[in-house]
Amino acid sequence: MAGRTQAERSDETTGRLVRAARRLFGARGYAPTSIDAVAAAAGVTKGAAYHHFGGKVALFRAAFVRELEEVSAALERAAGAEQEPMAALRRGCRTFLEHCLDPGFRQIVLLDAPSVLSWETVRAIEHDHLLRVLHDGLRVAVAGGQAADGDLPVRARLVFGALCEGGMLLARSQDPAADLPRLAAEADRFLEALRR
Amino acid sequence: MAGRTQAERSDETTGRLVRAARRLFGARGYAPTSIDAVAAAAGVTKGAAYHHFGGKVALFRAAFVRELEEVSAALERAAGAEQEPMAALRRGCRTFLEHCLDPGFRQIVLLDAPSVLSWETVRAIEHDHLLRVLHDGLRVAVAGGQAADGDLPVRARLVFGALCEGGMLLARSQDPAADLPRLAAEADRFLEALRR
DNA sequence: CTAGTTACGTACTCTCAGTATGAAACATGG
DNA sequence: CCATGTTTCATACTGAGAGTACGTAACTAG
Repeated sequence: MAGRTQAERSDETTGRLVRAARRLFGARGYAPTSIDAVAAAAGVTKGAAYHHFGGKVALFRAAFVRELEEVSAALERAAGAEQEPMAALRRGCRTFLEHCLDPGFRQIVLLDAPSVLSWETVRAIEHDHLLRVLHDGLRVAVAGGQAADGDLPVRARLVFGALCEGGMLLARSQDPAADLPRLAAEADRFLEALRR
Repeated sequence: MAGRTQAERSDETTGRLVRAARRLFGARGYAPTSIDAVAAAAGVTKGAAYHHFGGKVALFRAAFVRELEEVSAALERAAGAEQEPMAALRRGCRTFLEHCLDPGFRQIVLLDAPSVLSWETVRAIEHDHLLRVLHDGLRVAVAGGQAADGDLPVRARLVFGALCEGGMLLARSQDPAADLPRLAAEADRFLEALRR
């Protein structure tokens, strides 16, 4: 393990810590997961965690950001596969609902984040990732004349709120594969409301 | 303080505890509020709290239920003042958004509850109060032929999710009185989507 | 009036977040 | 290559707070 640069050491350790944080915070939730447990799962001690992160909240925040980066990438990929703006929106919504089947994502992003981080913080981070994708999709639809004009940031936020609840419902279903289309149908109904 | 029955003593103490819990949990949030602080604010000690409630979570749950009872009553009152089913729905949504201006409600119900209690628990309690009102409103609208048929429990949940996000947005606004109509307009647009 | 139950208060334990403090591993000027 | 920072961690400690054990006072039942 000798001969590595400081940046390499840091990246290695922070990477391991964030990965472990996502696993443990995602599996057991924020409160019952000790920072020692995360450090141990990462193969280091608490000292390393407190050196690289300000505290437990900062470590959680890093895991949260990582979750959002992943889902945003998946959304952009899915929406990019459609040409029609409204079809892209529907596809993106469906992809988000599917992503909610991941228990870690639900626990970190949908359940714990608003409580652990302030709502302002969550909103800001979500805006930079998830909401930006949704907002862009809406803007394209409006520009193309396929959706009615209005307060797009607010509209994106409302759609997002509905999708989060839908994701939790889907995850709770005993047969998600069967319920996804039904849920997507109700969600599409709301998207249809935006047609001019 | 002598000569009271046991039931009176219990009711007095639990009432004071739940009121104090709503105040402190609502103002500072769940995690940074110690159970000793709640007990002190209620004029008792930790022993009383642990005697009447299973623990900190159970005390929070009682405060959460109380919040939901209040908002549900407000919703039923508001919706009951309208004859038209769709108008009652719009009125109820607007009332809910206004209720979100209460910081304690936001902190307890919208931010902390999903993290502190399990989602199953939150959903069950919300179903017995808030969601029941919304669901009934939707059912009346469908029965009257004013709204399209569909999966009403799911639809109610989606609307509820959108309203929660809207409530947080409204609270964050520096001029809620001015933003409420704009927000309600976007919310109404989604309700319009349900028209057959 | 006495035995039993309920409603607390007090004093403890134990976990865990956060804080030194020091020792390695690197970096940098000579 | 050496000496002196600087960064990266590990280890030992502190404090706060959730939960528990136990004792005592207030009610209840016979």
